[in-house]
Amino acid sequence: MRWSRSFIPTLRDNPADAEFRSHQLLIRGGFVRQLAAGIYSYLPLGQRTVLKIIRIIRDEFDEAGAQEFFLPALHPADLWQETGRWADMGENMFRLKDRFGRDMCLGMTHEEVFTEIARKEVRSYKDLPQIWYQIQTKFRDEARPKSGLLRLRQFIMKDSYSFDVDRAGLDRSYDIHHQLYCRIFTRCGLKFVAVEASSGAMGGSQSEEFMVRTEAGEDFVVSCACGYAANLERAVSRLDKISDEPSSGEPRAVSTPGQKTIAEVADFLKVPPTHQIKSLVYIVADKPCLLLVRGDHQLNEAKLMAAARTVLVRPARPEEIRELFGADAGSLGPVGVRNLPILADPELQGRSNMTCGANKDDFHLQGVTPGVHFKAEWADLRAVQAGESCVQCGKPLEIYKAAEVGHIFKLGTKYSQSMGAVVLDAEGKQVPIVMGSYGIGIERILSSAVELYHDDDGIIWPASIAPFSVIITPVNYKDAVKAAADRLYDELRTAGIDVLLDDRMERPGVKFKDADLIGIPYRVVLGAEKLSKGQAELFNRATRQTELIDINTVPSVVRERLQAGGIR
RNA sequence: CGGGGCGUGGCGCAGUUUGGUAGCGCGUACGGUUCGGGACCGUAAGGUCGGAGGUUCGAAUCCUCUCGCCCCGACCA
Repeated sequence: MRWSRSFIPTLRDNPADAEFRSHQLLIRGGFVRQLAAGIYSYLPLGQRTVLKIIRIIRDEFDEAGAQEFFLPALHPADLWQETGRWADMGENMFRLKDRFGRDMCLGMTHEEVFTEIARKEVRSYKDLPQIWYQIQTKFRDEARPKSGLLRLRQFIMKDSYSFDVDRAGLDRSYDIHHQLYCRIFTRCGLKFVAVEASSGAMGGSQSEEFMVRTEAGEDFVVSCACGYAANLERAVSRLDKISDEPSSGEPRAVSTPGQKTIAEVADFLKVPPTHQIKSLVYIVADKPCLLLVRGDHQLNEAKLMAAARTVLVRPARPEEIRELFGADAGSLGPVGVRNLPILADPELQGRSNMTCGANKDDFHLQGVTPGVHFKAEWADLRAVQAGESCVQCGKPLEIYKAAEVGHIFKLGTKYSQSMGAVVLDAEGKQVPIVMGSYGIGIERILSSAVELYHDDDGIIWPASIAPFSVIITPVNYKDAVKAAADRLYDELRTAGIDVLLDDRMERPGVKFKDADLIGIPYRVVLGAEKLSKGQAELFNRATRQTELIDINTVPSVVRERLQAGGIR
């Protein structure tokens, strides 16, 4: 492309409402423009980058024998009603009615539609396994779109689905995807880690997320030098045993006027938070439930969802708590509770002589021993905290922010069962298809690459997803320099290299600044003086190193560099 | 949904407290001088001040309502 004829609207100033570097640079560099909250237009430069990413994904999926589909974005409600997700998706689903008043929605994901095809067309185990994928626009009415292109309401997703006759087949399809994802993210130049994840409302047994470490992300990864890595929603750790004074007899009530928080009670009764029981009331699938964690621990709602096998959880409202316990939050405890289930974190198991609320305002109980003074069902509920010991090696755990660029799930038969997608197996028995579901967020690759690779001057694209591989910058686009630039431009294009020729009548400084901003990996600078000696400058955007090379060798050197970086 | 911030030429901002009919920088167009890291001089175009209603002789400015965007939280297959 010739810059003079391209639409690359770069900006000198950062847009006022962009906070993260990726967001600022993608707008300043003329890659994207915002249309509405969480909805962006991809300008030519952005689109080129998106297409590069998509090409890598297609390349890998096709190579692995997966087949590309293109499914509707507009779905009839009844399909989603079959799996119950019409209700489960709640506010996050864009819903509309057609002219006849029929309920429709915009697809957030495509398990239902793909399963619909499978149940109609796939009859026999001989038709399996299948891996079907598509690259398509998804819609989610996020409560709060944010972080530029990291959390969108309309976004492009590669979603794929595996169909197998049994669990072993699913395991294989899942492993194929795991490998594919590693190859794809590596080819996109990302530094990433695969972590254990919680499957949330998707259902299913096992899932892993592919995470890129960045402050712009919204997930937390718990990781250890030994290789252990998990989403905070799923992570576990090892804690030191706490020795308790043996408790004698029944719990005793003590007056704690106005002492509500763990910290206040710790101060007032001289009982450290580790020796207190934190009592929380949640409404789980419309039923109240008492949740217990150690005083210094935090409840993780994703773990609660996993334990309760429902996504329908919320904290109880103050009036609900009052009605259930006859006391307010801050004076609650498990002792004597009969009217609702109690779920307790295992860190309370085996403890004794603890302190908790008395279910009477301004009173607490001391000398409480879990398992003796109350019975509970045990379930991991607490969030791991940085510095706790790794379960694998005992070293301290680190917690950092990350963006989820991909997620793979073993779904099992949740969808095939509810939708009646069955095949005959080798024994002639009807069995539900065993499914997997796998997603990659295209814009998330785009923005996390920028988060990962930029400097004060702009973006530093990994060559594999850069909108152009090379930019030719003639210092002055005239006379011999112009002729040389034009010739080089033709040569590079002929060599099949994506090249941008900055043929604008701009001062050199402007061209350099713009080239830095849009992040083209290699820049060939042509100036009259060097050219008269038959030389060109090859500038590496990432290292900022310039080398003088014979102008005639530019195409071969550039091609060599790109190939060394894994391009083409 | 709760809390906070912001909407003024294409972009970044001032002006709002104390009402008097809109300004700066960048960008854009034209002319000229420049030309290896966002040049300089001159000229010019471009804004119903997010929208509606109200108060007032007069509203970017005060009041009411409303729409939008950003941030924190809630939420997030």
